[in-house]
Amino acid sequence: MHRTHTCGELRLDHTSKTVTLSGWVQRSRDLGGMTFVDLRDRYGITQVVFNMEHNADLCVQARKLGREYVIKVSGKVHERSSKNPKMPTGDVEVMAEELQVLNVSKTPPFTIDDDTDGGDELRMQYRYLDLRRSTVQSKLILRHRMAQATRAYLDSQRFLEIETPYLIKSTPEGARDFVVPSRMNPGEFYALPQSPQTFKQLLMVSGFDRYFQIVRCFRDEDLRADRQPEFTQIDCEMAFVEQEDILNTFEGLTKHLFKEILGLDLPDFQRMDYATAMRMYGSDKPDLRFGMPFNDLSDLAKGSGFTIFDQAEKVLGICVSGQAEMSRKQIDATTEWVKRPQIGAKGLVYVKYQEEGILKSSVEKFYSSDQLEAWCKACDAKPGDMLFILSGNEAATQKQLGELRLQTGRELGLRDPQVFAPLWVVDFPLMEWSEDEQRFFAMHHPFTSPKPEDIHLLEDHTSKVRANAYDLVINGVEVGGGSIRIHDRGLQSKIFDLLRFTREEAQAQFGFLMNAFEYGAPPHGGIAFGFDRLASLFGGSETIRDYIAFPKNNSGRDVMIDAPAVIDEKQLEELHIALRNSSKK
RNA sequence: GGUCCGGUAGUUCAGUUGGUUAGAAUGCCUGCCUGUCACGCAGGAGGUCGCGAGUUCGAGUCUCGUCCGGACCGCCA
Repeated sequence: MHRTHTCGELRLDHTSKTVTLSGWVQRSRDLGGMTFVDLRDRYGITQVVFNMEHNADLCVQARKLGREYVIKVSGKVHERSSKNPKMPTGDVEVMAEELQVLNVSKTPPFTIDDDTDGGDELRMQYRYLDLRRSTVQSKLILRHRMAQATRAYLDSQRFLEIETPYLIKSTPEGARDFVVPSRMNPGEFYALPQSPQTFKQLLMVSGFDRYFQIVRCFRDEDLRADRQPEFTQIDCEMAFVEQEDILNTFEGLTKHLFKEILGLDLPDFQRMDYATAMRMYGSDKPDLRFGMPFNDLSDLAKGSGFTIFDQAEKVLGICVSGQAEMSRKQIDATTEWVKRPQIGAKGLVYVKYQEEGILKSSVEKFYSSDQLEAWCKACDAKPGDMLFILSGNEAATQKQLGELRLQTGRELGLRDPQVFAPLWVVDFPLMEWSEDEQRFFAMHHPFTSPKPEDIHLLEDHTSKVRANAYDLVINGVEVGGGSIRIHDRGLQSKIFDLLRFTREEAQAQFGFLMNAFEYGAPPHGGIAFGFDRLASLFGGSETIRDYIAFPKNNSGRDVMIDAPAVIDEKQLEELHIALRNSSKK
């Protein structure tokens, strides 16, 4: 008989039915006269009973079952005499009448359980066993549901899912490319796409009007907990739209996902321009689950003889609510934290606004009580609050204080993964100056449209030009970003000029796109969501690895299949490739 | 390219100031046990302390190098 039920579905209603279950032996408990086997499949766990009185041969067989054996059991569903309220199937059990061992198993190197005893390294090496755990399975199931909900929503909005090629051409802008040698074209290489950017724009030129794709992208850059060399985007593009249309459409998608997957009705998303985000939170992806905005104390703090502040470009403070009683030890620890090389602050100034209105500060030698009180007022501090103040170069201070704000928020439990604070960050700068290369770089990509009202600034105030570019930020995580594209060839040429692309370089790299734009390109724009990040955000995790079935480790390796690996001489020869001396073997 | 943390039994970890035969829990094996569900009880096996050098009478412990894993900065949307 084939499997009739899953291990997650039997209830009291099934009592006295004869059923067949298949699955893995989670655990067995041999009590001598009887043996209990917990049988597991992806749907749950059901207890199977073998009894010496009932069927001695079968019970003897059952005693030999090891963990992770694959078995098929038939028998009648019984109400349990002692129920287990901790499991969904805990009211019933299957009294075994037939047992078939479909496969044996070695003892696994770690316990297949919600709270496994395996470390990350071992789990990744035996990922197929790790993926048997329901906690990991549920993350991939969440991802599946999100993908289905995304397709359903975008289809309902007339978007078409169209595939674009993976073997494309390398471009020097942006991230490093993974490259693939071409056997048939000696000395030439494909590149794997960092995103289908140019192809989706060409689809707009072709008139598809609304495109999407849940698509793998590749970037040969160092990894993080939330960054993998291959990752998945929900990639979208629309024609005949302006920024407002895109924000509304994809705010709609995001709300739909929250509703469908988490059952949450989110209010309309906040919007904030890039300059405000940087000024108030020191980040282009502020976590708005909590406040603690920056306050500019430069004018109040400078000119009183405290050299560090006097010489600083900016003096910025945050008010930490109710933390005036922080101990010396805690303040010292916080100071050490901001002085770590990763943060890079030189020191930390604090002001305690104590309950009685008394002000205590690490710089009280230099400032009067009235001055310190003025700082508190500027920071909107109440008695019982604590000010943390950093100073120095504006950009560096913003970054450092931004990190301190996040860390403080984390320590105070203000970053609850069940709370969601979505935010559109808009009006990004079009270009950034690179000191190293002494030229401008596109902040988003070179096809991003400047804001029409800023176009007159392009020549002389290039860094002041704002772009029609936007990011969707949720809880300090950049989950998506996009822009309105340039569809005018003249403007595109001008941008390439500013990016120091020669006409020849532009033609060689993006000629196909430039040419296409000469045949009636509609106005268009789009967005791409980091699907792995979105899934991990929904799952309440800061790492995306468990939302990917087979992720790479910190060094970009797949430790299970041991990739990347050397290839043999014959393959190299076929590919017309000679290795340099420095490489392995 | 850089900073920090970790590597001891199959696994998760402890291991004091450098000092006798490196421990615990769990898993595994054997036996007993008829209502367990983290079953219980009794017994047993299981170690190149990541690797290499150095300091020392003596190194799991200290130093240097190296490999592996993780977090982060740079890098990257």
